[in-house]
Amino acid sequence: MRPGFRSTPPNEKDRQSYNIKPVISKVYEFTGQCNEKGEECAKRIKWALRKVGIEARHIRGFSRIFVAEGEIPEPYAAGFKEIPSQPISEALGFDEHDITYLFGNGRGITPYDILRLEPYKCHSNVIDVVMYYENSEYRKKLKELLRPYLLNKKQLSIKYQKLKWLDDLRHGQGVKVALLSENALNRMLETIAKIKVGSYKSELGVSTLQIVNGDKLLKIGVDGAEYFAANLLSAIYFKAGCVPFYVELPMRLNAGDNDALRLHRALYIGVGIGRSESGYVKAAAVIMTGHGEILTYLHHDFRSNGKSMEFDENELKKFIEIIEGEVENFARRHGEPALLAVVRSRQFHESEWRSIKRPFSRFWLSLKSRGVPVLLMSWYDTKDYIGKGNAVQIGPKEVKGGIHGVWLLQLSKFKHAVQLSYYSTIKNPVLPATAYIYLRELDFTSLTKNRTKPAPVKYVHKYLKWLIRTYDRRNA
DNA sequence: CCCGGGTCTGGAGATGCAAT
DNA sequence: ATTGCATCTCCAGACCCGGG
Repeated sequence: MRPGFRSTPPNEKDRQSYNIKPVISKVYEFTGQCNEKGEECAKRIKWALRKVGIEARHIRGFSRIFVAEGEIPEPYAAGFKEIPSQPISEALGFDEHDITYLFGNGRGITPYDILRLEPYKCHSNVIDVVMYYENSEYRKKLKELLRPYLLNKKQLSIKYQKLKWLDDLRHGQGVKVALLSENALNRMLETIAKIKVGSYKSELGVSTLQIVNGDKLLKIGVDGAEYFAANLLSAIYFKAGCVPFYVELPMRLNAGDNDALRLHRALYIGVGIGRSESGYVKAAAVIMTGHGEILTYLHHDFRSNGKSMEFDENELKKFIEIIEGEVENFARRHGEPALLAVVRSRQFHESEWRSIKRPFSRFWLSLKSRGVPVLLMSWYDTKDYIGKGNAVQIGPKEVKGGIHGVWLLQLSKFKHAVQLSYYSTIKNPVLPATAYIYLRELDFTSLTKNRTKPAPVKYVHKYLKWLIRTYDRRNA
């Protein structure tokens, strides 16, 4: 079977060239009897379905819920009840297109409006940017690309400087942009990575170094110029400590005692882990405010015992204590956050999931006693097509201290649905899905609409990648 | 019951293209 | 490393199943 697909014809490519509609995946609840329980039951049903030619997967934690490719035909349908998909606007009470972006001098309908508007908020009036170029071709091209958009960017003070030594990138104030050749990036990646990681140590909580692949830059055509410029400008503002734009949820969510109001005043912790050749496992976390400002990056080494990713309980406890300390610190200075959301990707494997969940749960409990609501959320890119702009809600079910549920969510630009799994002490199942949509928007380094990674996790993954590259060339 | 081969799965890396 | 995703290839493990 071709990788990436659960069934053969028509595959995605054929569908596109012949304009065939993709098979709609549907969600079903098994209503019949099952002798086994939990996962075992799910496995058995999946098997039975496969025997009659129906490919289905079950939702972890909900062993009676199945996502089938296409419809379950009679007579098998009798044992199942369909969980219908609905338009996101109905399921969540707002539409993704109703989100607007506040800039310093006006409101935009897309983050790309950073090209014509000023950033929402900056710490200083002048933003010093030095563009270090390895060869003058890069300088010429970059100037050409940015020229049309710099006229109204009064805060930006841009200087160009020939890069003599890599060490030039270690010093100085403001944001540094390094235009480097593919060759230099390959040959000196370890050194560059060390400089890059060092640049994270500023009080701003972000890297102040933006690396640009000069050879790729030269290949950008007229069509790509705008996109490149917008992404780069937004990243430069972000790295200068600005908030490029304020993500505004639709009015009706921002009114009254709607839980969505909490999203702007929440504290977000993105967690991720990275592996290296030398046997280390690094866990990292980034703490982000509800406006998208980064407070801290932190990381911790774990020893892994060979193949498996089992964590040492004590090490893990220490890591979580560090995070806890940072949250306390924030609370002392700014008051308790309106919500604490821990977001992770599915990079975690089953065993990690189990060992990480336990210590974290102690952390949640302590927050609970202080009255800070907690949301734990992970997402996962599926291959299910439930229709663009649609959502399916699975659960939630009551668990100790809150609710646990799953969403399948396919935003208008997504090729496939994303699966959100959450635990929340706020018993409002709409909040996690809203939080996910909100967190996607807070990524100031990627303005494209089809991204699925929420901001804090994206930052963590990039940080980890650089960190690992500082001592492990082979992970380049 | 164990063992081996076939099959499936997921991850990583390379490449190409499209993005409001 | 502007980004991200789709696609493809390769590869290592996991899983399945039948034969001894």
